[in-house]
Amino acid sequence: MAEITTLRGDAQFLAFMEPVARSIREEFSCAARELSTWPSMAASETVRSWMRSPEIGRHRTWKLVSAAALVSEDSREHLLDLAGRGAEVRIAATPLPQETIIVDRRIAILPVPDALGRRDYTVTTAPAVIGGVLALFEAAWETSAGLAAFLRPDQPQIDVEGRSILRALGSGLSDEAAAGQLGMSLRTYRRRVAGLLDALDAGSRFQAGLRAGELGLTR
Amino acid sequence: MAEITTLRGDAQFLAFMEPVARSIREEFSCAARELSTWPSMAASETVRSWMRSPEIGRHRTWKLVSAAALVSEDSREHLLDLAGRGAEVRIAATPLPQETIIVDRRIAILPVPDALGRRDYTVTTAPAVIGGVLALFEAAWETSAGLAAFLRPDQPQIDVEGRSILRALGSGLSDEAAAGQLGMSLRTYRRRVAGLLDALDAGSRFQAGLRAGELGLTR
DNA sequence: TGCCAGGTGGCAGCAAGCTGCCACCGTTTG
DNA sequence: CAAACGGTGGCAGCTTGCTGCCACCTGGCA
Repeated sequence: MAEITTLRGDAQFLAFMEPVARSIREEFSCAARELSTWPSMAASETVRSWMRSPEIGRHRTWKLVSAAALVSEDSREHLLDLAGRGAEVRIAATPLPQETIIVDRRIAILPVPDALGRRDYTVTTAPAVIGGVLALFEAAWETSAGLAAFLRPDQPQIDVEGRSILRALGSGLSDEAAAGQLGMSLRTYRRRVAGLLDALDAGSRFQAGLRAGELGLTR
Repeated sequence: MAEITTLRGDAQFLAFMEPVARSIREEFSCAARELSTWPSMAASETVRSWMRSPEIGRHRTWKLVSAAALVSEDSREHLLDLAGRGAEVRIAATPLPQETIIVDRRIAILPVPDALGRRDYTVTTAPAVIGGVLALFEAAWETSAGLAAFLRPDQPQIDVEGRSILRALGSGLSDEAAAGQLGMSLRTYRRRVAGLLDALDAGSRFQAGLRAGELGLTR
């Protein structure tokens, strides 16, 4: 195979990927914004079925997704299912605008950002590209939180609004200024803060700041 | 240019890079284990001279290096020099085994991992590859610390007593309880806290908690 | 001895944060 | 339709935190 080729549309991708998915020997690394950005449900189902195959246990699977992927119940279940069957799942602190798939440190598959309507995929086997992508993948991986830390029931469940409030707190604004900036009343803002302190099991705002920082909730 | 090409050895790389370095318009992103892993001093000097050129101010420069790069005095100076002239420098938490250079989101240059003795370079302009590498670069970037946080000499301005106060704050005690426990009056305790907020450049106790956590001052 | 500098603690007044109470509003439920 | 419910915002009263002011103590110095 040439060092770099382009697959046009999902059909070609699925046709290409099918034997590749079955030939994974060592490791499968995947970074994605959400779990399924597949345009068609059929493609989505096909990919998920590979993921569900028992063979997944034979190799190591590294799945790095943005926190956005945890919003949908469906996605959470799928991730937990993957994790339950041995895959390593971590949640990146940043949005990860583009997907990245690396198989056995041999093949990298990268969807072309948009193309609006149909998606193309760039496939490369150039060792330098694989190495560079992997180095950055690992750097992002190392600084990401485990799935468990996000979903453990005794772990603070903090939604998007909670995070924006934590960010407001972290910016050093007064309550009044923060409430105004977030478009809510002072009373509601403080209700939220009280709820967050409670969720973080913090007895003071200082302690809450400490905890929030540890949990990476202010980014 | 083809979407992917390989440059053999440093000479080819330098010849290729020279016009590219001068044509940077918007942004120059670079991830590296150390500052100069150039095999020859000559190559190292050439690259540094580009970096030193006044033109660097015309575009944004993002430099992400491992902590290992801070070991040598020489490297520290070079990084500080870069930062002083407008480049953004951050320190990654992980080793970043392979270098990555991206110019204007158009061209990615990736050294081939080893080849022992002479280095080859893979150059690609495939948008998907650039996008994927950039997405991961940005994820690693966002979770990395600024150069200042690593090198600022005025950081350990906080003495042993300051730390014990930060620990008291972090334990969630009220001011009154903390002051009692530390054997000082409420007034003095609050004076100390105010001083710490000032030293941490924090506008609120929450923000101070965040900062103190980042700097590991509460352990 | 007197003076000064620097740190401490009390006090007071103000600002900021916390929370119970209640009224209001849109949605859901019977 | 009415009742119940959950979320919001205003208000009030309280607690906590913040800081200027001043008195006090200690150590250094002339």
